[in-house]
Amino acid sequence: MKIPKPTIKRLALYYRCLNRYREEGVNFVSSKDIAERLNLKPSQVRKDLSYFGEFGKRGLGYNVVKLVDELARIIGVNKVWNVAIIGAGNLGTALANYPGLLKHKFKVVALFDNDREKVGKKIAGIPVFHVGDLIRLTQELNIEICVIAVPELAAQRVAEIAEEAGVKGIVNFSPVKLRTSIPVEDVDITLSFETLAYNILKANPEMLKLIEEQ
Amino acid sequence: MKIPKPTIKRLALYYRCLNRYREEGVNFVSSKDIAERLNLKPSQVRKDLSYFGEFGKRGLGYNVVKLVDELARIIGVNKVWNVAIIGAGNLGTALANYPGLLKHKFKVVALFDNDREKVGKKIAGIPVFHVGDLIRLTQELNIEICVIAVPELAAQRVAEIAEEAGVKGIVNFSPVKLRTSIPVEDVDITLSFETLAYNILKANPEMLKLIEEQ
DNA sequence: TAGATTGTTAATCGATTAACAATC
DNA sequence: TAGATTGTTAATCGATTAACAATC
Repeated sequence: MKIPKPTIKRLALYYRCLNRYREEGVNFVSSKDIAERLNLKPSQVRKDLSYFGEFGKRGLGYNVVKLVDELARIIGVNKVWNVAIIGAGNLGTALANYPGLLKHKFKVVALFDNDREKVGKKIAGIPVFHVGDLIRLTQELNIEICVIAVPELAAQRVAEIAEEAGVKGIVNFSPVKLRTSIPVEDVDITLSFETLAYNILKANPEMLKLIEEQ
Repeated sequence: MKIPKPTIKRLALYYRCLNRYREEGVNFVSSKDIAERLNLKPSQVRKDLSYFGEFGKRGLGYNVVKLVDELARIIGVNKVWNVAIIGAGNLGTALANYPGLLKHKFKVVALFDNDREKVGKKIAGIPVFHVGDLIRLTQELNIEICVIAVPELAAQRVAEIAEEAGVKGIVNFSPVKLRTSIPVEDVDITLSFETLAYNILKANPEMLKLIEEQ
């Protein structure tokens, strides 16, 4: 069956939302409850879940613990993923320090850089290796996901090395459209600022005049 | 006229793509050229642009310099935006150090934190203030955009202060759905990792078995 | 003029939502 | 049983794309 791409993103939102219900000690939730918290329609919640099975009980709703488990299995976060960050600059360092990743089962096991100064040091307790060792260490450390946090110009090259090394997927922070045959998820921070700028101008048409004068 | 949301994201992509053409010294490009670079359909490029005007010449294509200017104006990046980062932790620090922001006309003019240890110091040359001064400094420094880089629990509260201070829009790095009346752009890094995990499992069904054994 | 490419229409495709029978 | 809520169908809505007349 064809699953809409937006459904996948929402699945991860449901997972978080249900986890919170679990923490609150709630046993059953309805699609209406979930929808309210996430600002969606109940029918969308039910439809999204229905792509993967029948998890609810009519008249009752969904068993929170059971649905959390099912969602973890569907998304693939019922296992720990080994992650390597390529590029130990500001962004790479911030990600290595970010506790949210491990909390969500993404374990940063290595950093890579081409700066010999950084190689051999540790960042947030994680060793920094030379990019030249990526292929060897991917096997040794069982690296499954690579984060690309290198400058634009190096991004495609690094992606190719990662793919050759046998990495299963890439989270790409560079503004480049990567050409690979493995799954890539793009995080484009500047794009978000630009979209916001557009939306601000749309919401504040009077600003346009001021800009012309600037 | 109703403009599709995906069109806005693509507008920022066109802007970058056209800038590159300009750097390469290209004078005219066709919708086919742009589409090829961005992996889109030419008719989509033309349709997207047509929401905002008639920028091309039949038989010739688009004048690169002219279209770059038009796109900058439409997106709103023909002016410098003053940005404040709230939360001077790892993420806030990484963003303050990120040169891509200024390059795209987003100027970080202040950091805010509630840790008195950090207040008064500078990060990447940018002063750190106490969150309590946000309202006052928003006026003084003409802060237009706030970046929310604080822990989940503080996010909604900070958003409300920012809105009260008169900020025009928010880039939200917390995993919380903010309730505001000003535009918000969400950047959810963990969500990207989870989406990638799902796509990796879909591309590698044999991994599912291994996980069950884990 | 002939070839190329636009801007726009209409068709298609994909995602969301309302409605409701099934059933707890 | 009566009330609640699911899972699913069909209708609606929104976005993409092919096609083509207009025109450089």
